[in-house]
Amino acid sequence: MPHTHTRHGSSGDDLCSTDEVKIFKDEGDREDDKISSENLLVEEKSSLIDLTESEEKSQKVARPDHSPVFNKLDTHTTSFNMGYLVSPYSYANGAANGLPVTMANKIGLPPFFCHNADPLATPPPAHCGIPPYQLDPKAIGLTRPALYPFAAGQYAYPMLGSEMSQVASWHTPSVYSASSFRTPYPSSLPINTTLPSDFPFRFSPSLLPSVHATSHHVLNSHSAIVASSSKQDCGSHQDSTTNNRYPRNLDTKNTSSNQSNDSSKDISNDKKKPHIKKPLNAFMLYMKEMRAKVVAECTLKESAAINQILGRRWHALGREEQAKYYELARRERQLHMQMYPDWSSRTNASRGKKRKRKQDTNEGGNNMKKCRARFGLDQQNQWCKPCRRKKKCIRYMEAMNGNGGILEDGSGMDDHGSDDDDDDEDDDDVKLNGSCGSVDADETANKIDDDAESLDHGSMSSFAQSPSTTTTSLASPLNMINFINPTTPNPAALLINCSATEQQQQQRSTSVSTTSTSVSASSGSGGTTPSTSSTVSPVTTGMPGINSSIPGANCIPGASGTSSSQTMLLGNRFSHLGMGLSPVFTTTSTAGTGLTTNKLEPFFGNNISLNNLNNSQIPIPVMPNIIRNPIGANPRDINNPLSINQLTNHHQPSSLLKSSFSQHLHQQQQLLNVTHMTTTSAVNNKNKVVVASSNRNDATTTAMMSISSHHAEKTSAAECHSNHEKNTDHHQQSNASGKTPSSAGATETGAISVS
DNA sequence: TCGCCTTTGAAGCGT
DNA sequence: ACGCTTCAAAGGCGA
Repeated sequence: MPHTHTRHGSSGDDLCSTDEVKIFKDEGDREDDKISSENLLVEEKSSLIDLTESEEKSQKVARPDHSPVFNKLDTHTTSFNMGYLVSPYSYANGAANGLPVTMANKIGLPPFFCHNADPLATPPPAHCGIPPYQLDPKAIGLTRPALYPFAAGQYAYPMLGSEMSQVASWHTPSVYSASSFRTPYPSSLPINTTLPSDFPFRFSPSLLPSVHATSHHVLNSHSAIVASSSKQDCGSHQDSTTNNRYPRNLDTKNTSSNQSNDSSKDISNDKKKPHIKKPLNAFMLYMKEMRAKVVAECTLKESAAINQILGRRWHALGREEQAKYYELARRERQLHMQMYPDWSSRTNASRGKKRKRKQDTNEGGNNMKKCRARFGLDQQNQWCKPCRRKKKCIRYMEAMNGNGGILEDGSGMDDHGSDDDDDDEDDDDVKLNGSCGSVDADETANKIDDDAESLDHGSMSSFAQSPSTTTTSLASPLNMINFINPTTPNPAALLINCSATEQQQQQRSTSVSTTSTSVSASSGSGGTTPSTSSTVSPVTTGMPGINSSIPGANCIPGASGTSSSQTMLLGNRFSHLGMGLSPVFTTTSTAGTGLTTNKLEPFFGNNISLNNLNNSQIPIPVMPNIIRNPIGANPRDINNPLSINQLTNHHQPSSLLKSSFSQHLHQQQQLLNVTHMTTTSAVNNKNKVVVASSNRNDATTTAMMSISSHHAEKTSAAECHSNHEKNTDHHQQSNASGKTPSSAGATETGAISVS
């Protein structure tokens, strides 16, 4: 969307813009029917947001601007009627006063902000912190109950053991729990509900109410300011000058301006001038918040891997949850803009010439800047993921060299598979004429494009991008989708429980998680082969017993015998499968009987409106002709005509797909004793990778499945903006064990992955 | 020591 | 208007 935000503009008008609009716009984009009830809900929310902002504006107008913060506090106090606008964080410690954990973290006051919060139990003496701004007593005094007070039990899965609960916690919207914000910030404070929860938590204490501010904080520059020379972690440095992300602009701007009299001085000042960092966007805020949790749960330390996980989780978040972060980000930008009216991202951009030069050199040397330029629109399958996303394509050459044509994400490897299907992602520019879907579908997909991309991107695409990616993908929450399938423990879950060694193995063995539907493959030792994922495996839902039948899951990887690169490739392709509507074949088996019934459940992914979820529950005895070609399916498949169109259109799977699927199917059949999956071609669209993990016992798997289902449904509900959103959890739980991945798929996975 | 990786989003610049 | 690029956080890893 166009950027409405003008940095130098005065404040208010653009404040409302981007985030909310974007969010809801996305919603609208995703859903074909904008008039759907879900949208109505969204619109309502949106209107609320607008209203909130309008209130803010009006208040600003009414009140002289003593300080942005002041206004913000005040306005937010009144404006935070919206649950998701307000940070609904319920602060576990329940301290009456305190800063939001995140804020505390930013503030970085060790003495006061102890993780234990004991010190904070009693607000520091007023003298400890003299906020530059007068705080509105109202803001301080008001207490706001958590808007999303998820009871502990809400995400507590009774059926789950502690272990599973932990897993479940993955999906627990951190936003709604105090812990979520607290985790990343060990030094978190008790969060003061009295403060506007939305208050920009990254800002320097000086901006905060006096409650916890200390004198040195007051003097501190904003946390955003860091030594230009080094990449300092604002949180890590307790130094008075670097504690806070955003130092007071007075410190930076004024000092710099005073110092700069001549050009030489300016130069030197530029170097000395504290580096004002960009305000964090919603995702960054989310990452900061959730990183620690992910690290703790997954025992992963590598940020790249964690970020992948977080990216998927981000997509898995409900819109409302995301909206919260968007709101926070918006406020940060707002505050940042107020603090540094003259600041521009360009300022920082000028600093980072190195990287650009480097890229330039690469690009210049290889002239590989864009895949589009290189391959043209006709060969989108050759494009790397970033290019598909219409972003930079830096590593293309490397990937190509390494893989011999395999794109970095591997998703692009249509060579192996499909022709066209794969990517339509970019269909913005070109509509694929392939078998993939109708033009209409493409158009529809295009509408959804951004959203879908992001979803896919977060959810699936990353799998094959790089080894590391693959590795992380295992751990990614996205894989949680796999839980839907009792047989496939979520890699993430595996990682959670796995020892480091196990994790490494897991990482090595890339499991492809396709969409929610199920993909999976993972062998503890062997890498999972894409082929495995490629094959369609019936989704087994709610059948814990299936697990036992699939001990051989491990064999899957080996069976295909595909190269690692291929594996990656396939994995990506499959990752896409989940996107968009796709029939989900649910295999219901009676424990011990070995009988299985295949049920086609349309997976709605983002396009829930297209289908009635209730209908999806209806078992379909015969394998539908509806086929999606999984191969080359990009995670962003939502855009992919395959995702939606294929559901409605019958496609002839490519021979390659057929073969791969047949092979995979065959394997799956053997493993699962599923007799009904005979028509490979029919299945092409939806692959479900059944992940079998030797690591988990059936009970665990079952539990995981329940969780995933639960989460998925919840997510889907969120995306659908269904009014039932709140109820889904319960419903899900009841259903989770049951069977219908469809809803689950529709959700998080769905959106992200789906089944 | 520095840059990369990896994610999403925001913003600026260029076409 | 669109596309491309950079930067924001984070910490391990490699050069």
